[in-house]
Amino acid sequence: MGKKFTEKQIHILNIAEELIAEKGFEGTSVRDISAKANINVAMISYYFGSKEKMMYHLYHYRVQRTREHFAEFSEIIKDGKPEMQMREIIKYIVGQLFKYGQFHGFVSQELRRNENLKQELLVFYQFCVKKIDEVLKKGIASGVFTFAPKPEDILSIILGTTLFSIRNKNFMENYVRHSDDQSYIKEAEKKVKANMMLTVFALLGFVQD
Amino acid sequence: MGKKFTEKQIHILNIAEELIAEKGFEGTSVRDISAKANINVAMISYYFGSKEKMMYHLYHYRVQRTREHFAEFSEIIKDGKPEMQMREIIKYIVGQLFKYGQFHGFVSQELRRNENLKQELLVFYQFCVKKIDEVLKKGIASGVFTFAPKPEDILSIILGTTLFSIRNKNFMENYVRHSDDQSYIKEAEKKVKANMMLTVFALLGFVQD
Amino acid sequence: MGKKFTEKQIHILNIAEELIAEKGFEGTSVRDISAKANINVAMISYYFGSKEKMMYHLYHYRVQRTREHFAEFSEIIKDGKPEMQMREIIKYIVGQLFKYGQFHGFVSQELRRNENLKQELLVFYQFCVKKIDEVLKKGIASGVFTFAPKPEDILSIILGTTLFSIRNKNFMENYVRHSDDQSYIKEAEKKVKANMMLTVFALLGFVQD
Amino acid sequence: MGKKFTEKQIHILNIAEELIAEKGFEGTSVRDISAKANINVAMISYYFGSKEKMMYHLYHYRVQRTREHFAEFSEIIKDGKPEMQMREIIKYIVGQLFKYGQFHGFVSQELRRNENLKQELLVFYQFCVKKIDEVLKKGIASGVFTFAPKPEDILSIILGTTLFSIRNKNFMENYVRHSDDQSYIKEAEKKVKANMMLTVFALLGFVQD
DNA sequence: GATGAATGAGGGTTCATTCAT
DNA sequence: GATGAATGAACCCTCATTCAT
Repeated sequence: MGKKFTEKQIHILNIAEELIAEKGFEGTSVRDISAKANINVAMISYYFGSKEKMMYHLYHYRVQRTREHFAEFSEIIKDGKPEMQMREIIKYIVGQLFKYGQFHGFVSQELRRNENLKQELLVFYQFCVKKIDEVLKKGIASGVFTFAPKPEDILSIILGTTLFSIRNKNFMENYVRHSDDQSYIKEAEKKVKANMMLTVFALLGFVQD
Repeated sequence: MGKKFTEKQIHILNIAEELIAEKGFEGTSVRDISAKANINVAMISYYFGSKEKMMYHLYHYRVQRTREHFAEFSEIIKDGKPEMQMREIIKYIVGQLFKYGQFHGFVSQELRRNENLKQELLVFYQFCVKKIDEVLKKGIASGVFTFAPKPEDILSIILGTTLFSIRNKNFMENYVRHSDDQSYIKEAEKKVKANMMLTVFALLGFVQD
Repeated sequence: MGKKFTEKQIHILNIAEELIAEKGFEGTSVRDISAKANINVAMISYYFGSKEKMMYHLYHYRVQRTREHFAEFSEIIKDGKPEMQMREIIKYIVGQLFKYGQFHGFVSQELRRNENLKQELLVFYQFCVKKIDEVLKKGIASGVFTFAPKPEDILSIILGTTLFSIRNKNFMENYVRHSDDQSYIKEAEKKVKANMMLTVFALLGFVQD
Repeated sequence: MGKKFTEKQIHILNIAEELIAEKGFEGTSVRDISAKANINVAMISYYFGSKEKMMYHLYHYRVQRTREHFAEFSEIIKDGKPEMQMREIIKYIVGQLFKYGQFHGFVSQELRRNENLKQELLVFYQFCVKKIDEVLKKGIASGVFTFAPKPEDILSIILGTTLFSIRNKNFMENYVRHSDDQSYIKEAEKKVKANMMLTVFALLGFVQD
């Protein structure tokens, strides 16, 4: 269970996340944040100690929640057939990334600053690898998967491709039918999910019964 | 044909790239750059007009050269067999990304600030898509490829996965046998290339003759 | 008779004095004081109106008590022989300064800020001068003192030398045999008292009967 | 020979000294200094690195020069008769303190912050003690001095009394005939010198030939 | 009577840039 | 053409104080 924040603190974190995603950590001043959040400049220091520490809390908060969430999720699907499990995992990861896209869009930039976050993220990624590996092995054993690629390679593909699509909107939007930002996000997510399904299952040599 | 720079200007750009890759644009001061480049603080403004404009020149310079280079490259491979062409394209793209990894590592962050770069990069990506599409169609026609995934999806996978691997060194290094940074880079590049080969060809339903 | 303070207020004043003696007025924040005194930050403003006013109360409190104390003291010694009276006055003043050394150590710094304190201190000093003068005249009259230096000069010597000794511990400690801070203070006080006895009596041309 | 400063830097140091003497180090903001010195706020950091370092330079500059000056002075008087030497030393020390009174008036307050200065000042004081001791011994040997007080006690008296007089102007001015600040300083210095002459020579048991 | 959340002012410092030389 | 001194704006943070409870 993570640190508890007041509603106001969460409000600030959300605004901060938005702005940092847009302009980077150094490019975002505490004045920007306080102005947009309609609070006093001093509040960031008051609540979090410093701008830097606020950043840490922001990361920690997101990563912690993501980890917990994924743990619950993998519990839920643990009794399904391997192909269903794999399908769910792909949908889940891509979905989460799109949901918190603006966060994951800049998080890797900030890794260099924050050793703690690096570690937390690593632990999370390795948990994902483990889950993928379990499903993989089960599928191989039962014969529905005929190839056995490295689980970390599968995860790299899913994470990398999805993050790339989120970060390079102006490339992706040429291939996605959409009318506005809202619908773009939805359709882009669909496209990436379809791509990942196809790719991963091709890679696994999946054989329909 | 790009802007012509003096040797000193290129020297500054190289130092700047290095520092920005390490600490971000805002995190890198003109004093840092001038100190490391052994030039006067005023030189950046003097040569490029401003720090911001220097950034633009830096991006422009890199992207321009990459585009030219890829154009040459695709000319060279244009008469090969589709599977060979695809193999070369994958090797080429992954290789280039690893070569200029520090640049590509932060370029997406700077896209939000720089409309011009965005456009240039888009043109380049679309050129890649076109090339992939040509090879794809040729392979389908000749029967060596049995599936026809979207070319932009293939590109997304290659670019996304490679960039992810470069950016998340502390994740990747758990799966790569290496003794030092030098050897890590080499082995990581090998691993990503192998992964991409397997993946793309699986996706294409490649059938060995 | 001075202002009446509650126990809590006196507690705060004591803590404040301690901290201010150590780090100066501006160097001591109300947060420092409230933290060390285990009270709420708002209490200083609440009890005293402001930090500045608290300071005033602190000075007032000390000076007032010192004045009252000295008045009592001079009443007690008023019937002795002049040489005994002078000896007692010297011992008393030096003793008091050492006792409240941390206060007197910084009070002159704060004089510039506080007209009231300046006035109160002046009145006190002049009272001392008067007492010294009385003793002086009596001694001259009775022939035990053969010189008649200015009483204010005698006071300047006693106060100045003692305060200098308190403030320049790292100079004085080279000439004082001591094992720790506690013993240093004791020995330093002894040394200053001896010095002042010798000096003042030499100045007075004291003739033993 | 001390650090060399430009004219502008010395100008800043002088203004800073004035303000700090008046309002203390923490009570004086770099904006106060820059406003009064008619320079940009950034110049203090630019020239000295920080406000703190400026303070150090200020102290260092003054103490260094005082030490050098006193060394020269003591060379000059080294061949005189003891009573003349002692007289000159007293006049010199009191004179210097009055000359740089505003500096010496707050320096002891800042000792707690600045270990270096503490050390430099100590060395200077000990040099003074040594010189006084030499004169003392010579006088005793030649019989013009009949008592042998501790040299450090003599120095304490001279420094302490003089500093007290400078710091407690509103006390001293009651005993000094003066029309304005200028004349007050002059007369106060005279009074202190006379007092110290009398006192020290009384203490030494000086016997006119 | 007493508190903790919140405020606005001002703190020192660093920034990219300019200007006289 | 190139420099280093100097600038004003903006940075994050801490301050004493206030206000609703």
